[in-house]
Amino acid sequence: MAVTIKDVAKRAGVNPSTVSRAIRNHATISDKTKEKVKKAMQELGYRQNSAAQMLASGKAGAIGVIFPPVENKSDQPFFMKILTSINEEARDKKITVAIASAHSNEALLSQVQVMYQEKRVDGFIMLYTAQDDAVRDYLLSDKIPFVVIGTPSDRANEITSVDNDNHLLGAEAVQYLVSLGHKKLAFVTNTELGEVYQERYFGFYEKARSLGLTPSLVNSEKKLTIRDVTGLVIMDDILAIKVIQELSEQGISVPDQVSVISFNNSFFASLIHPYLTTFDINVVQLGHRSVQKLAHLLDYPDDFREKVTVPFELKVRESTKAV
Amino acid sequence: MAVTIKDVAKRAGVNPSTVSRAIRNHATISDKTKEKVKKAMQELGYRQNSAAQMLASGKAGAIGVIFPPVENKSDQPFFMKILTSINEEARDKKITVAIASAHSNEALLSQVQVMYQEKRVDGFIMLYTAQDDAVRDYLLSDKIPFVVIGTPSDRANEITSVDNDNHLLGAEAVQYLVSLGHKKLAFVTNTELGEVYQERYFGFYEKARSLGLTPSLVNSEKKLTIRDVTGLVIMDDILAIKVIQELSEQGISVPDQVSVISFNNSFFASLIHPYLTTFDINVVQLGHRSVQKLAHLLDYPDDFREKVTVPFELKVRESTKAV
DNA sequence: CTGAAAGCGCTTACAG
DNA sequence: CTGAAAGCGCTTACAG
Repeated sequence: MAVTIKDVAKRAGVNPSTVSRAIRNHATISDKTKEKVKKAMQELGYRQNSAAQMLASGKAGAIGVIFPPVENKSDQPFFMKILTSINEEARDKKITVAIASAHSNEALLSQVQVMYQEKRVDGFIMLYTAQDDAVRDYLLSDKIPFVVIGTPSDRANEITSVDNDNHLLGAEAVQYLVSLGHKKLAFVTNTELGEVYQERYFGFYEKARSLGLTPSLVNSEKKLTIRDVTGLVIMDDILAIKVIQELSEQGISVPDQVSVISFNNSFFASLIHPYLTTFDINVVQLGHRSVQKLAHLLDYPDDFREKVTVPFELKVRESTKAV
Repeated sequence: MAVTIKDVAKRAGVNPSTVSRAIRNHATISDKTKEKVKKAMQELGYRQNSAAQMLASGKAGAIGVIFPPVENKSDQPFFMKILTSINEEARDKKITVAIASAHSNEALLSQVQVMYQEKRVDGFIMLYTAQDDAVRDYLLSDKIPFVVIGTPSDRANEITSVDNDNHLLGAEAVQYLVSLGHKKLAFVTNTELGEVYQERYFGFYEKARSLGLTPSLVNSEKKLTIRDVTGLVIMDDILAIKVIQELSEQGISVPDQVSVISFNNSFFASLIHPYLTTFDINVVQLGHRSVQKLAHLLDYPDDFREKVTVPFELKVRESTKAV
C-alpha cells in the first residue's frame, strides 16, 4: 500500500486536513506545523494520489495539447519542439501534458471532447489555427479554457493566443536585405492561405513599398522565374531549401547571385549548404508562454482574452550576401 | 453539475453498481439491463469521471511516453510520427497518452517517477535505448510495466521491445545493391555506438561477405573518401542527404556514379533530388504494436517479456541505379 | 491556526 | 442477475 495523507498525519501528529493544507501551502497553517508535516512526508516518502486529488478538487492538474488534424505533422520540427517546451514549463508548474491528435477533424473533436468531459484535462493548447475550426468552436461554445499558438483567423477577440509578430517579421526581412544593398525583392510562398502567410507577406510588402521598392510575389507551385530579383524572402526553411535547389538547377547560385532569407530557423536551416539566413521564431518561448497563459486562465476563467507576442531573432548564415 | 452514475441509475431504474457493471460490460449483467442502462446514458449524455474511476479502480487508464533526454528530438521526424501512432492506437483502446520529456537524465527520471507515483499513468513506452539508463533501471527495479521501441542493449530478456529487424535491414540493403550489379560496397555512419548501428552494420557486413564481397566501413565524421566504391549503405536519410551533397562537391554524382541506399524513409527522403531509395521502417506499426504490448502487460504483469519484430519495406526512388 | 466530518463519483467484494 | 454498503485518498466548508 502506498503511503497516504493519513499516514503522514499520524506521523506528524496532526489531522489529515492539516496535512492537506500544509501541502497546498495554505496561509492559515503555521510554519511550525508545515515543517512537521514536510518532515513526516519526507520520512515516509509520501506522494499525492492524483486521482483522489482530482476527484476531491474537481481539477485534473493536466492540460491537453491539440495537434492539427493532418497527416504530416512529423515533417515540421516545430511540433516536436513546441511539445517539448510546453512539457518543460508544465512540469515546472506540476501540470501533466496529454496529447490530442487525429487525422480527421471529427476524430480530433471527439478526442478533445472525451478528454474534457471525462475530466482528464482542465484546458487545452491548440497548435494550429483554421477558419471555422470545429474544435475551436467547441472549446469556445463550452467555455473551456484554451490558448492557441498562432494567430486566430477569426473570433480573435474571444481567444488568448501566443505568436510572433509575423507582420514585423516580414518587414524585418525586407529591412535586412535592403541593408545588404538589395533593391529587387520577391516574396516566395507555396500557399496563399492562412494568417502566417498574410501577415508575413503584408509586412514584407508594406515595408518594401515604404522604402520606394516594387516588390513581387512568387508562388512556388508554378514554375519559378525570378528575372532580375536579387533578394528572396521565403515562407519557411523547407521551401527555401527547395527553391535554392531549383535555382541551382537553373544555374543561379545562392548567395552569389541571389540572397535568400527565410523563417523558423528549423533543423533544415543548417542541413545543407548554403546554410540559411533565417528568423528564429523562439519556439521555446512560444511554448512556455502558452502554458503560463493557460495556467492563468485556469485560475481566472473570466479574465480578458489577450494576444501575447514573442520576440524573434535573425540568424545570419550563408544564404545572404551584400551586393 | 455533470451527470453521474447515480443519475443514470435512477433513470434506468437500477442500482448504481449495476450501471457501473453495465458500462464495463460485465458478463453477469443481463442484456436487457445493459440496454436500459445504455439508453439512459445516452439520454442524459453521461460521461465517466476519470478521476473517480481511477481512484476506485486503482488504474489510471493512461500511459506515459518517454522521450530521450536529448536536445534535438525535433530534428528526427521519427519522434512525432511514433507519438502520433501511439496516440492513435491508445485512443482506440480508450487510453490517454501523457508525455515525459526532459533535457537531462535526472530530470527525466524524476518526471517519470512522479508520473508513476502519483498514479497518473499505469505504464510507459520508452522511445530510446541506452546502456545503463537510469530511467530503464528504475522501471525495471520497481517492476513498472513498460515496453521499449528499439532493441535494448542489455537486460533484453527482462524487457518487452518492439523494433525492426535491423540485422536483416542491413542485409537487404546489400541484396538490393548487388541485384543492381554493384560489387564494391561501403557502409557509411556517423556513429559507431548503439544497437541500431551494430545490427545494421553487421547485417550489411555478413551479407556482403557471404556473397564474396569485401565491404568497407566509412565514418562520415572524417573526410569522406570512397575510392572505387559504387554502392553506399547509409545509416539514415539525413546523413544520406549530407553525404550526397559532399560527394557532389567532390564532383561525384548520385546515382550516376554512386548508388545510395538509406534507412527510415523519413520526410528527408523526398525533400531534394535525388530522392532517396530507403527502407520504410513502418513507424505506424511500431507505435501500434507497442501500445498493444503495453496494454497486454498491464493486464498480465507476469507474462514473459518478448521482442516484437515489425516488417519493413524498400522504397525505391532516385538515389540508386543499375551499373 | 487546526480538527472532525462530509463528500467527490466511481468500483467491488459480499449477500442474496 | 442485481442491490446495498464500504472504501479509494484526497479537499473543503464548517466550527471552534
